[in-house]
Amino acid sequence: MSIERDHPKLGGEHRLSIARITAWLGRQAELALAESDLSLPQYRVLSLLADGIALPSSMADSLDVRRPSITAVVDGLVARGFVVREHDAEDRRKVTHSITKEGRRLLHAADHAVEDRLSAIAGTLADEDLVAGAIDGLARWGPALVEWRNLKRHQPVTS
Amino acid sequence: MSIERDHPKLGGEHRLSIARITAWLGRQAELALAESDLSLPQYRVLSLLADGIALPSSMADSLDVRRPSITAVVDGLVARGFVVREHDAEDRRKVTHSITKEGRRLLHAADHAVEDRLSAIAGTLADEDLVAGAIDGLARWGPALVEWRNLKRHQPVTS
DNA sequence: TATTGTTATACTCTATAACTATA
DNA sequence: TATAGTTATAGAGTATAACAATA
Repeated sequence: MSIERDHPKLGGEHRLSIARITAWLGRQAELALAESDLSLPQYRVLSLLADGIALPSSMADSLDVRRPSITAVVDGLVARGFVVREHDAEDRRKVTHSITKEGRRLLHAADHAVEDRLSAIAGTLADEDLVAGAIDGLARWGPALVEWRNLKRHQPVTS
Repeated sequence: MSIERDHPKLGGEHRLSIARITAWLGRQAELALAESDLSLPQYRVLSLLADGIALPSSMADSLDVRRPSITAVVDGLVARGFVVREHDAEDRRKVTHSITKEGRRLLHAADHAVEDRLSAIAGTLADEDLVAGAIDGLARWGPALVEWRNLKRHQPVTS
């Protein structure tokens, strides 16, 4: 076959688990985002805001982090002008966030950067069918993500 | 259909990009690892060591981080007895690492924790075919990951 | 001189605990 | 009292720059 003398366990017989694949893909996304000077948590937050999830507590639920983490991440985005933070008129304890035009532009750039890197990675596969299969295979997790969040909504995290 | 009045953009018409799916899955892996008191970077390092990649510079290349990050992560693993750090006898500038029995046990526990959480997430899909398709679809990235690292080996990062 | 790895330093993200403001 | 969010604080991971040891 091809050259595979210098990568003993990774090439060939050894099959990578989806756990390790997931861990590694996460880092690759992080690297792609660095091109936009965006961290993975910041990207996640911008994504939520673009989907209309604007309250700190909802965001914390969706991202599975505690509320102070949301405050910290949003602080950075507000400072850079990508997000606006306002008090809710009805219930002044609540805070709502909006993504600015610049934020939306950055988010789109970030989306593309990540997609491009993932495509480049998948593009190393032998043929087009494998590439398409990988991209599609990952996309299949979308509905599961949505459903998982729905389930969690009925048993939210405390604190 | 089903209830989807309270998740405006996420459910139904809106299709999640693989970029956002990847970002979210990474966080889910991180959460699963927390059960083993392991961070995502620590998990990545232990995985490499189990695959026989033991030099800081090789590890940094494989994980796409700078070398000081490897030092920091390994420090924690050494302190907890999961990794042993030694000087190379041939070239004393080099350092080599070995995963201990406890480290290997922890890694396996971590592997299972992540797999279990991913399976639970995929398990929210409508039928068994969709679940299997998601798991398999993610697994398809394994060979791409291996190939990507091979390519990078010939154009490694500086510093 | 070049290479390997570490140290020093700063920034971000995370969590827990305690706090403020509002209900 | 209870809830929403923030502040305070500490620990981990990351990067860059500077350093030590070895080649």
